Amino acid sequence: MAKFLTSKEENYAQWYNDLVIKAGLAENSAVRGCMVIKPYGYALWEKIQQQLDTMFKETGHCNAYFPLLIPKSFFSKEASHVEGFAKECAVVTHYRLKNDPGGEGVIVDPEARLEEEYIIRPTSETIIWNTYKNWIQSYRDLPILCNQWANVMRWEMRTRLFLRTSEFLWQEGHTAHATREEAIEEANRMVKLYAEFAERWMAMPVIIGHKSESERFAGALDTLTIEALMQDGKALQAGTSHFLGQNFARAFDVTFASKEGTQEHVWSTSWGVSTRLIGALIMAHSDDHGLVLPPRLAPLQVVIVPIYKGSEGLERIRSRVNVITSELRGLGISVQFDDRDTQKPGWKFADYELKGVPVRLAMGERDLENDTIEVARRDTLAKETLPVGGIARHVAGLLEEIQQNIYRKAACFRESMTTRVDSYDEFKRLLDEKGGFFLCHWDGTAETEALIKEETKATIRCIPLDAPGEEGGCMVTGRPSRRRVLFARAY
RNA sequence: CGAGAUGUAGCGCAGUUGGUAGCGCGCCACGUUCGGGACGUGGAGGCCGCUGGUUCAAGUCCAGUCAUCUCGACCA
Repeated sequence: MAKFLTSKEENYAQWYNDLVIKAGLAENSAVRGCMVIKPYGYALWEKIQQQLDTMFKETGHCNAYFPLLIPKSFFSKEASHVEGFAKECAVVTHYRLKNDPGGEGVIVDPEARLEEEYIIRPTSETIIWNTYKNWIQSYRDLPILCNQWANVMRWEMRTRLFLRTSEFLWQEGHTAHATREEAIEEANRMVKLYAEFAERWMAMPVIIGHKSESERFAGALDTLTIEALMQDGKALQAGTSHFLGQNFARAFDVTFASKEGTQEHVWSTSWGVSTRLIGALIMAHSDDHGLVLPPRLAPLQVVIVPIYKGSEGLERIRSRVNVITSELRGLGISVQFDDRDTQKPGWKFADYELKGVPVRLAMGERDLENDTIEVARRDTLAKETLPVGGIARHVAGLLEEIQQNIYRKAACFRESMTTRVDSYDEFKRLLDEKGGFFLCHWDGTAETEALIKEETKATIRCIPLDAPGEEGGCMVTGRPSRRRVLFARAY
């Protein structure tokens, strides 16, 4: 028996890492903290991109592209922004290499030093606002609703495949509005769009809420987040949407003439999700057999494995399978007939489970005789043998059922791992013994928040949007609190 | 960036006191197999992370360096 994954209990992080690599999603690269996204992992990213892009366009957004390199001086224009990023940026200082005169290989030409260094974008607010300045003169130019699909780089101290890599792929939306209300509405609209994507497409329940002041994005007046719970009981921030107020407009002097003829600074938002979503998907659903992908995002939804002896045997199966594949494709389902004779059926079964393909069909001699086919679902690993007639429609229904089922499973898990706690001692105890989300009263001060983080490593994940009003006392200080906030240890 | 660990074949690992580079899986060929990661026989595959030092001799000892993992610190 081959060893695929180490046990979850032993080391969840190692299990996750092995799974990412063995399922063919990504691997470590030679570049510090960076990863190579392999074809299967990239196909998954493309599915995510496709759906998000559709949703962005449905809400009136369009795509644009801005430069990778940002002049250093742009970062000094927004004080709190540089505070948040200065420490972790890669900097371009030279523009030329030359042959090493004293030896072999190449060296950086010391004479080719740039007068002003460029920063490899850690995020694009600064260069985009420098550009928007030229696009905006009048209220008639607003709103601007742009999104960029790009890579960014942050020199993170500690990295993990998909969850926190030095370079990662993401989308960043940057919008400009005439009024405060409109910008706030946009920030809310986008965080809700992310939540809808997470729940309906990734089958991953999330909690929408505001970040506390200390967890806010550098330069934002308000940060909205979607928080998901992973199977090891740790939280993962899966997407954010920021209301930036007029901060960047002031920093880059972006004003417009209002209807009334006055000059006003524009109001802005930014929002983004990254390849971290792939990490979220893996940690939310996978089991010890490998990935479990939600059918709506699976690069391959159905695989058909033939079980045969000899090439005539394969051809008999192929002619039967061809009908099924075209029926499935007619229903918009992606399907592949794995007729490789280089791998055995058992090997293929295990491999497609590792890759998380939602439905597997198997057909052999026995099925040809009985006019049946074996249907196996990845989420429950259940198998049944069904008549070939009407199989395409059955599979279509099954894919939908799997989508619902893995959402339900994740939602039940989160439900069971969400605890309301009123005593700090119990909070500390359950954090170690159980983990997960905790709904607690908090006095709203940064000091208490910092103390809790210091003592327990747990942070306020968010102040949930839909938190019902509830009078109570802060679990640490006993001071009054009007609602419970969400705590957890996080990635 | 601090503490600890690791780096040897594609993957997982062993390598004793410094003395010819090993094992399992995978890979290739042939045969038997094929309804849950088959078996037999034969074969290929190594800058022992990299650089320098000690030594007659270094995978092994020493120094540096790079990368990975764990725990911190850091982190929209």
